[in-house]
Amino acid sequence: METVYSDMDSSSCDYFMQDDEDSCSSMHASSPSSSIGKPASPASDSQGSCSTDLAQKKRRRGRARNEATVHVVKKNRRVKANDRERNRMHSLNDALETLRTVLPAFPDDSKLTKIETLRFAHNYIWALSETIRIADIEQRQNKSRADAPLLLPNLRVMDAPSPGSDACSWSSSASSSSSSPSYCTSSSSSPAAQNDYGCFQTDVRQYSYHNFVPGMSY
DNA sequence: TAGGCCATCTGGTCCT
DNA sequence: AGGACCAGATGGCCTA
Repeated sequence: METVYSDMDSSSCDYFMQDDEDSCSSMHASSPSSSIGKPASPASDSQGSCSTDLAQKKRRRGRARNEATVHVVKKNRRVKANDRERNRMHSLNDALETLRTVLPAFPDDSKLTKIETLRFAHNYIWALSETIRIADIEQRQNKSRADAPLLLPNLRVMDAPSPGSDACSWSSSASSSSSSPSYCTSSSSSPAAQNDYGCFQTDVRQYSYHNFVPGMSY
């Protein structure tokens, strides 16, 4: 990062400026009317060639100055863009941090990584909506009894998956039609993801669906 | 020490 | 034109 900047600095307009200024200073230092300090071609000392030379050098100097200005402008734009990008990523991280605070966490857990947070949140939301959906189903089943208490959903999400089966498949007594979280399958090559972090029953940090359902105890 | 995670820089692309 | 967004590259830090 800083090395990049140092590279940029080394190739910055200073090079052009210095190169240009050297020739300029020599030009300015020497009297316009004399050829002192101009070792080249003492024979061709005519005013015409001298003015052509001057014009060429002025053009070169102007071009170098333009290049230097363009370079400075580009660099300033880059610096500003970097600053914006940094702020953007910071705000993204802030949002991620806010998301972490509303997810179930345990004291002995280290901070969730970004990808873990997203997958966990996805599955958490899915679990909560499943809870609502199943509770609603059960409530309708018991609607004949007006005074029936609201039953907790009869979820059995911690059923051990059979070997070779999808470790993230959920089993529920009433949720056969529901779809499992799409992020359950490990798509990342990271060990954490391969351990199905974010899937409630087999993740490396032992999160379980039970932790999401207050009052549920097994 | 390798691998994972992260912050940052950077150039490209799209949008306003 | 300038900002937002994105993905790739790079280097630092941490952990198994």
